[in-house]
Amino acid sequence: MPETLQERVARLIRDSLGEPGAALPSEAELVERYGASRNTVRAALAALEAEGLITSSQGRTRRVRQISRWEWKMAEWEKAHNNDGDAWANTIKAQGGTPKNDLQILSIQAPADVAEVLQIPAGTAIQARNRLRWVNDEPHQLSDSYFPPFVTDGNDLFWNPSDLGVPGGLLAATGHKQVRWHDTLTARMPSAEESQRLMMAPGTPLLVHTRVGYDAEGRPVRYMVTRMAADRVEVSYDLNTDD
Amino acid sequence: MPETLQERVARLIRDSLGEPGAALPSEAELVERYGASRNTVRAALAALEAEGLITSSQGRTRRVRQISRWEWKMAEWEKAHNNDGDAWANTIKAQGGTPKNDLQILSIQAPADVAEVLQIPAGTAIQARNRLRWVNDEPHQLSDSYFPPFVTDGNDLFWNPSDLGVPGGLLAATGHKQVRWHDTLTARMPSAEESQRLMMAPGTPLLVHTRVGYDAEGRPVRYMVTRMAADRVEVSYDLNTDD
DNA sequence: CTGTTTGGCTTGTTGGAACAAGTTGCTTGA
DNA sequence: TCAAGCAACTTGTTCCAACAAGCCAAACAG
Repeated sequence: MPETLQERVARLIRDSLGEPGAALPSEAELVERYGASRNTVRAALAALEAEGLITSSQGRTRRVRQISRWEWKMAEWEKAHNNDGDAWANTIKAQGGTPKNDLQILSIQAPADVAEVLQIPAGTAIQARNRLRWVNDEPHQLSDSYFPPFVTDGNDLFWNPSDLGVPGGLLAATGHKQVRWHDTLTARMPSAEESQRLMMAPGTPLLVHTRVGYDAEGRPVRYMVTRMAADRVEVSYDLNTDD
Repeated sequence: MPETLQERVARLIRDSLGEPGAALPSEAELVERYGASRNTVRAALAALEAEGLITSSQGRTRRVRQISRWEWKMAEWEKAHNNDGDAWANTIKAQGGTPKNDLQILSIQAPADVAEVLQIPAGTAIQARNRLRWVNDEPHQLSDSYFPPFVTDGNDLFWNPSDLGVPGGLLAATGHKQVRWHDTLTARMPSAEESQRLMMAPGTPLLVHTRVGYDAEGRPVRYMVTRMAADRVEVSYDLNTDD
């Protein structure tokens, strides 16, 4: 299985990449240097872009991509409910960033996957809290929370659009304190819509975090799905044998 | 900012995708259907492949991609050291899979990133245990562990290539029991080498998990880096307020 | 009936050409 | 001096053409 020309060119360019931020030679120069057609050179460059190694945009020379991530501490996140506001915002501030928050409260019919997690019939009217979080005016993550009816019914607090921080605080305040969580983490490529909403560069995967919170009776009281641009965030957990 | 032809074709094809496993029309048919050139149609199909939505290989018709993931329970993983063997293998078996394990024990000079985590000078001779894990004869993850010298020196157990399960058991057996862990999770696109070793389909990100284990004195005793094909695995954590 | 061959399908690779459109810096005119 | 505008660069889009190579099933030979 011999190496194709575009693979060869991609490998040679990859090995010649400089420091993050450095400019690449122009397509014309690469065509001359490697004796391949522009199509072939562009296929090689597209491969490097899909690997997340370089950036490109019309009219500007390609550059070696630079990434730096913000840490999101997942184990601690909801442990302290009653302190000031949003623990995520505090984490970002502690790292020197400027957090921002867009919150939208909706009433929706539960989709099949949400209904299954919350153990309710599909189509039940539930509350969704859709959050878009920013860091330094850069969109960072889409975080959607869903609550079963028995939690939100008759609780005006839940329909108050004022930002009370993470849902954990809300749940504790309304008598449905979470005592157990189940988190999952996966990654996939973003859809066109996700890519646009999060202003993601090509070759950037989406890191998907889900959290199901349970109350003392073992009932699911919240389902949260968070989609993040993987080049801008690092999720972390601190574990102990005896905590 | 008008939609380009290849974006339009990509959108139309995306919206017409059927069930997972279903065949797509051939390139020639798409050329005729959308009135675009073969290059344009191929650009649209390449975009869908990069999104992880379809599969393709030479000579075979393209199909809607199908994915199913194995769960990896991270919080429980090392809690029970002294039971039978590898907790990862047990997790996979419990889900109906057939696990397999390739272990390679090396002595290496600590790279800068590893040295920093283990709090030793870069270049120090340390032990690396490189593991390749399989599920149903499909490569699943590359898991590399690094140990500082004070843990491995004079412990023949560590140089015995017999598979003693997760390193947690080894550490406990040699008097360096871990009591605290710090985990991080990120995602990125795989390098060509990683893509080949894990036999990853195009458009599949890499899920990268790191774990640093600390002993009772607070010293790092292990650094583990695990790279997984994100379409074949889901990492999970179970958390409690009072455990 | 069985095993091989082959032809026609599929996608993959590489070349070429022309024009569109964004960026940048230099030149020129007010 | 300063701003507008132009020229020369960059990458983006779209076509066409030819051949390579993998896959599969039907036809064929033994």
